Amino acid sequence: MAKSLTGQPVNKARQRAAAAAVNRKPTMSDVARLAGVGTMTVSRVLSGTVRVSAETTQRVQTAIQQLNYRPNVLARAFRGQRSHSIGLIIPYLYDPFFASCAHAVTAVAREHGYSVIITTSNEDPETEFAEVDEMLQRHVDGLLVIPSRVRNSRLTRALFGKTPVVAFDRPVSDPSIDTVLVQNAVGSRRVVEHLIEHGHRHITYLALSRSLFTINTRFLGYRRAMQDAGLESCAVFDCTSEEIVEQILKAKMALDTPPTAVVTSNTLVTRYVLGAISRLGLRIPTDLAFAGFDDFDLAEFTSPPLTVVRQPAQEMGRVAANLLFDRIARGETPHTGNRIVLPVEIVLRRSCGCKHRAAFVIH
Amino acid sequence: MAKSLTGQPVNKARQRAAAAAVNRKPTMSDVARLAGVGTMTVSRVLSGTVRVSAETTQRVQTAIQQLNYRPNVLARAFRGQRSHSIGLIIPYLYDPFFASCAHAVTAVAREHGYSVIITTSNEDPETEFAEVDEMLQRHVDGLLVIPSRVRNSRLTRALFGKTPVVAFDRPVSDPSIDTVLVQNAVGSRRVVEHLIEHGHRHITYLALSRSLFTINTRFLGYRRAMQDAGLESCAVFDCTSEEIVEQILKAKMALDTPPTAVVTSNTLVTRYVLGAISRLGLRIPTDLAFAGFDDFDLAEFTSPPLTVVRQPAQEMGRVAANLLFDRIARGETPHTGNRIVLPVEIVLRRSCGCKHRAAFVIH
DNA sequence: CTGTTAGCGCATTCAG
DNA sequence: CTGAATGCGCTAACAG
Repeated sequence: MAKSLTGQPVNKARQRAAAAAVNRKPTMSDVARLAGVGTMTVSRVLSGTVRVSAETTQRVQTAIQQLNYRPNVLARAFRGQRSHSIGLIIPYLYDPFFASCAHAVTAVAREHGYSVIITTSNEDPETEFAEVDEMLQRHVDGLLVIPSRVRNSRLTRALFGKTPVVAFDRPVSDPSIDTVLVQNAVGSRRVVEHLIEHGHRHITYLALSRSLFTINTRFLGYRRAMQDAGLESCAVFDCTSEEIVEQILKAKMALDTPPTAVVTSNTLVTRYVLGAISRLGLRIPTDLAFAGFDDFDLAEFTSPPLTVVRQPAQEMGRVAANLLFDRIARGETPHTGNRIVLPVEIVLRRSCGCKHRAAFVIH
Repeated sequence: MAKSLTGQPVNKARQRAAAAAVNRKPTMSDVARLAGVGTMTVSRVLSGTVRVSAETTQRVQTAIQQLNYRPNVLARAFRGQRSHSIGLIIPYLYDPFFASCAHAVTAVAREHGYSVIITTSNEDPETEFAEVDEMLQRHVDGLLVIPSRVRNSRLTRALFGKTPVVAFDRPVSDPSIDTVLVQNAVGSRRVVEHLIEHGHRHITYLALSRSLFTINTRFLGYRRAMQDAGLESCAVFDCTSEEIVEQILKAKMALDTPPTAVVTSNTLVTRYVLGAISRLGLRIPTDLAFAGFDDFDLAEFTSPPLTVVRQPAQEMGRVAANLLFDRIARGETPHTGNRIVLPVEIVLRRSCGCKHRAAFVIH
């Protein structure tokens, strides 16, 4: 170690004090020294948890301003306090629906003075687990997650310890975890009922993997509507490409009683279906009526404009984030979590057979 | 402080050691004790920077496995090492283009074992500045940003200190900062040239704020194409709503020499224009040909399918992120930054007047 | 090759 | 109401 001429170890703190104005970011003890108080007093002024005399408070505030002091977030977090960050795990960021949720989350987080660490799971439980672990390592104060598949899910209270967690868009098996969902079944059922009112009897449900909660729940809504009307369900899952959908549709249309309407599970499948329909030379809604789940920016400008179930993406992100911050503030981990279900809207455009010039919304 | 019966301060470390198996996460000294070595040896085994004897290494590894020890990220970051996190600042997350960039960034970050803190600037320089500051406070190892307006920008090397920064999609005024862009002017010029080849003489450019780099650069490309063809430019900025666009278009169409084609600056304006055109009862491409900037998922299924300039969103995010990690690894801050420009493609569909059944791409 | 010491900036003891 | 000491988990610098 460096020694002074007297043989004493050099006082590092003093060295730093000398260099303070030059380079280093001001620390709490810089402030304390300038204000002529102890570091604890500064700490107390900052946190405001304990009373400090008005005069002292003033001196400290001035010193803080003068040095442009900002507490070191990392030191705080390290010390075991709040990290003032939350984690957000979603399947994909390039999906506008998930991205909208994420947007709302970052907005709410900012209101609370929080940063958001975002990562994607790609619908893979292993990746999801690894990312949760990573976030926990980083001591996030809370976790927001759109769980991937329910099967094989490793998302349980035990994993999270006492870190608050809110699942949204899709639930987790652990009932102690708060959940925010939308009316998947209801939305699906309503739009199918609407198709039935248009006189359709053969309605096909085209979907992605049934192992996704939303996809399956929407299917149940579809089936329910069909059953209630005394109609036969016909669902096809794993519509994972335009080619596949084209083949399916081609086969279906060649049947004795071909479908007169199709309903999709989400925007991706909508895209495949539109492509397939166009390639097969079918016209909407005359040859085949159409309704989709999940509205998107240009659904109004497709040919024809699409009837869809609209989900409140940003609203869901906002509600989930607020719920999380509530948990963080209260510091409690409830035995049974909340389960909030947000309403959806049916946006009637023309693909279902409606003649409205403009969109018509059912709440 | 708690005293033992002998009046000695209780050895906290020993207390912890006793409780270790019960509750607490294992620390480096737990590992060290179990392996019968000093903490530094453990540290060295972990970092791998200094040679440690094979045998000792083995013992340490075993202890690590046994305790399921994972180094404390926060302590590391606090200690002044890497935080293994980068910051990403984009205007909006609900915009699919920006979200796609963000997706690619998170993917690259994961490959490097990094977390990403994402936040939105809402195109506001003040928010942007505040968020940069916040990230710097959090000691991110690097920063990726889509700068908001160039005017009033407070993004300079001085602000960032020695933290590497890469700007993408839009440049910053400071030339020492690395930048990744796409061929905005070229893309715009090409697509306008294409319209001119279709015989159009009166082509209007409809755009958002000119103070956005991309919007203005695309305008320059448009103007260049028009000038080269000896045609007169006609651009309208601040097309911020469907109503405004409708009025503008209505007025233009009533002129002696109405436009026969329009070009938009980005997808948002495309949306407004499609709405306005539809409300005015105009048909594309017969009454008015159309070309847009920025491709989107369902551009193929609008009526008619849209001709657009396609930007490599994910590619841009990937390139920018890789560049950043390169800087982080080398630890150097160059005097003059890189400036990478990525190529765009022209996707010819039918709104421009082409008759292709499927999309045709020009590179 | 390995261990010891010290300190990053803060907040929780405890003692005035 | 205020201050001093202490340690969070880790690693740079030094000493063996």
